[in-house]
Amino acid sequence: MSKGITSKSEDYSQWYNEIVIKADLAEHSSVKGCMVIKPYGYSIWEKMQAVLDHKFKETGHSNAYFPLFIPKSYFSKEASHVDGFATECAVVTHYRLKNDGTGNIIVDEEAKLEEELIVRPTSETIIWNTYKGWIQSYRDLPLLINQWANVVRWEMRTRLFLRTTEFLWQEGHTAHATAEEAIEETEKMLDVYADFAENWMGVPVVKGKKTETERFAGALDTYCIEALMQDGKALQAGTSHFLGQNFAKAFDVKFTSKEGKQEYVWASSWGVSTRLMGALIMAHSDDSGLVLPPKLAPIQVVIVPIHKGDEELQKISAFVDELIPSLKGFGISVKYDDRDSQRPGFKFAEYELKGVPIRLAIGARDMENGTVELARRDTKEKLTVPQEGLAEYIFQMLAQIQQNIYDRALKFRDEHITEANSYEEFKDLLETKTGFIAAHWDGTAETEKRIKEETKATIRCIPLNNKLEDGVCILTGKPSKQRVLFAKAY
RNA sequence: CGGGGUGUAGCGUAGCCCGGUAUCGCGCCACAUUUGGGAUGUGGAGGUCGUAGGUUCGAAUCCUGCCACCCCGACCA
Repeated sequence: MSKGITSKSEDYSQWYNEIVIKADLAEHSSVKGCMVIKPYGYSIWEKMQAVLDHKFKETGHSNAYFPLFIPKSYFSKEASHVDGFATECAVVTHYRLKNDGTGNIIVDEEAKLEEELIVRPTSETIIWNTYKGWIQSYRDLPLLINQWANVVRWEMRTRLFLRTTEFLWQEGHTAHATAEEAIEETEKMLDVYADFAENWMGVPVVKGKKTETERFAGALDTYCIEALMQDGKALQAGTSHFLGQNFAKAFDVKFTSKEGKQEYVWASSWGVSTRLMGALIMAHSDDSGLVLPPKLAPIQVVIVPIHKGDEELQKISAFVDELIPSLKGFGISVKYDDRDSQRPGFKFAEYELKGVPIRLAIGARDMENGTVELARRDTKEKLTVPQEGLAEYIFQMLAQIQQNIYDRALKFRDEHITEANSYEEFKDLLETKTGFIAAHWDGTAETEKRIKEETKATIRCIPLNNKLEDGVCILTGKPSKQRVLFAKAY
């Protein structure tokens, strides 16, 4: 491993890539566009999953699992849905290989599938096809299902965690008797995502609705949480869709209401993916590497002994052996790195790169003084702290770090929401300041498209609970009732 | 998928223009000395030069196809 990483001010995307690789989160696989999530990176994803899964269950959802393959015909039943995904689908056409006689393995043309199978880019179709058999009466509703799965979208260009051909996610698919209930569900899950992003990942988000152009293929409304990265670009961190009766109609899912009438079911779907890993990395990290919020850090505290000779090490280890259980008593995950093969300075740099929130260094000097050296990853401060009451001190410090990371990101985000009142100002802000730009828009897809073509900025969302104010569209000068958030996005 | 760039040991590289089987650093292994911010010394291992062809007595080097990655576009969670 070479020393140091490219600074983010020098080359942001290289900085990002180097953190992913050098912090041992993931690497490129030999399959185009697909990555290997390495154990350290996967353990962060597992923590995310655990928290989200708990939240889903708390809000009444159950997990299930649906097939990876979707018959092509299902896929095309909802017209706008197929339009949205048709250009990025992996298609299975055969089910067998054979030896061509010269030692090469080739596709057996005789084993052609009668109907091609699509590798799911999302599961609305197979799930609604299944729901048809599950829902007959209003008593079967609401149906609140989540699935943890991999999906495939054949993207032109990929980036580690942010956009890979195959990615991991969860997708919730719910069925309701009324539109109101389905909308309530859609909004509730958006709140779950926002709560997770802010209180666990330490990433402030704007909750909003997508414009028609940016809406999910097949949805009546797409809600989203938008986060801001340190380079001033926005990242869509999660989406929650109100699907109306589109899929129920496409798959003929009806129920008998209390009044005995046949009605189509109302639907929502919502998802977050391993892209959250990208958001986590880009929101907090610095030129020394990853900075992890304590609540999602696989290792919250690392202890590095500093010693001359075995005798000193034994004394330190004896202290650490007592410290570890008391830390664990506070629910703190801790690693004691007493490897003799690396010197302390190396370990310091390594754990900084990996984003471990707190590092303790304990040497002979500390053992004499009854102290430890505590280093915070978020501020890089070093403090000398008494050994007495250390576990509780660390417990509180972790909470402080969690808060500080969030506050810092929030300050950055808030400083990067700027109002623009003319197209000139808008373009200037995009070039110089970046971030979210709050501007009036005439509500038309044409204007949105032209702004995108001319500036590369898109409407990230129309914030929920947006302040209403009279204004004029920055491009067309037509009247507008509220500002929307524009940004260049990932 | 279009334009540009890159591909040599686990990583980063020199050599390529002017063909003669490969340089250096980090890392790795052994031993010793070390250990409060990425240790030092000595010895050692590790390469079908991305891949498949072609030209040539001979290819990392010249030519062609393919693959992968990076940057910029279009597409997108």
